[in-house]
Amino acid sequence: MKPTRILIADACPIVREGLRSWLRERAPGSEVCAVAATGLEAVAKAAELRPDIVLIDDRMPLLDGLAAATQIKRSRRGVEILIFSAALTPQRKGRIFRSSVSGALLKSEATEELLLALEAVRRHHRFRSHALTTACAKTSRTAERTDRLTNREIEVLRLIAAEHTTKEVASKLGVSAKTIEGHRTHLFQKLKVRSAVGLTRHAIRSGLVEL
Amino acid sequence: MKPTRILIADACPIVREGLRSWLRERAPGSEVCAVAATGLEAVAKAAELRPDIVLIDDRMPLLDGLAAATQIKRSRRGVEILIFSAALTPQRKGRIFRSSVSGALLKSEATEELLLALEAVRRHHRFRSHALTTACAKTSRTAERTDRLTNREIEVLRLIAAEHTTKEVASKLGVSAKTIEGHRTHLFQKLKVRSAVGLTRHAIRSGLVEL
DNA sequence: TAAGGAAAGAGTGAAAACAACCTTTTCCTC
DNA sequence: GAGGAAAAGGTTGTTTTCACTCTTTCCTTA
Repeated sequence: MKPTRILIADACPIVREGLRSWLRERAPGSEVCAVAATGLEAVAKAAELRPDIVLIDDRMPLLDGLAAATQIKRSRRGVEILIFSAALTPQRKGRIFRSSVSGALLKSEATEELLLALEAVRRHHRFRSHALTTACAKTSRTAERTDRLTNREIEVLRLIAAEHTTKEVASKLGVSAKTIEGHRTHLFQKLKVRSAVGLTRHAIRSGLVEL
Repeated sequence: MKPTRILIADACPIVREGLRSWLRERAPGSEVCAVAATGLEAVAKAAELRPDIVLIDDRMPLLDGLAAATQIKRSRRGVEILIFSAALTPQRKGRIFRSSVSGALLKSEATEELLLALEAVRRHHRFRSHALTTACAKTSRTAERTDRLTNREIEVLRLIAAEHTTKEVASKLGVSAKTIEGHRTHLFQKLKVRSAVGLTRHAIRSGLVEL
């Protein structure tokens, strides 16, 4: 049987070379035909070498993984693309899930999952790792809860999570501190948390504030 | 000659196993005696297995790389620690540079640099990669605070950031609430924040708590 | 158009969080 | 064995948080 030819795209040489050695050990039927350090490089090498599978990190310089994957797919439909990433925002997850890439998983998952994903996409299946789907469900629940909030509550939540005191929030929004306290109490109930710490965690999780 | 025993600590199984395979190929004099997925696990395994070198990612759950390294060094001075990370803030770089860890480099550097760094620390040299020093040079002028947190402070910080009240933290740790208040005040000063919200943001950012 | 309900704003009081001091003990380093 | 850092605890007083209640406005919808 002809070996499965894989193109590895990751910004870190340590990951690229580590993965190459690891695949040689654990996936004897495969062969790493090339590696790429940027999204542009991945697109170029995919066009040139026509690998069976492109294993690509979403976080890359010049062109991110999903954009590179889309370009690669466009130039040749047969290629299977497996995106793996260290961390993904809910928005990012959604875009990848709705895209035409063959597989998606997290770097934090066990290496067995990677082997499984590679085998799945090699056979032209569609693979979305369990960790990623549950992480998505969790964040969409968060989003669900967040969009039950009023605009005013979201404003207040963002300011509280940005480490502003009640007084500061009140003066920023031009109302009395007591009003902000009312909003805050309401937020506690809606989001089922007990303190500003819980609000902060929720705001960060739902992407309302930057870390 | 006895092989150099290495402990690998990284949050991603793909990096851990890739590195293990890669070292087997490229560093025949070495032997990966264990891997760890969290900072706490790294501390425990380092104490148990007494490796020659600990290769540790700075970004890790439960305890970040530098904090874990410090604990490991404290329990046994002979061990050599090599920190590698995908990205570092200037503050973080400064803290690592001023710490007692043996070596530091970026994941984005060539794998030859990693081999070189491993060989350097194996011979008890101090290694700071060129990429890291040049990136650090422009910012290290401004003497940022070297305030390292104590183990107890880290425990308290984690519990506060997990939405526990002062009373709860006190009873969990078996001390009086007043003591926790003292730790908390101290944390405010060291981390330059004003409230539990700031502590939470800091704890999440440094991977001390899960979101 | 009248009733109902959600949202915003605001007051009171108890319970915390917080600041700014201080003391004691232990453990580690020099 | 002196000195220093970490941990634990205490005192006093101020500020903030938070639950509870209340009014007004605005937007449905029957």
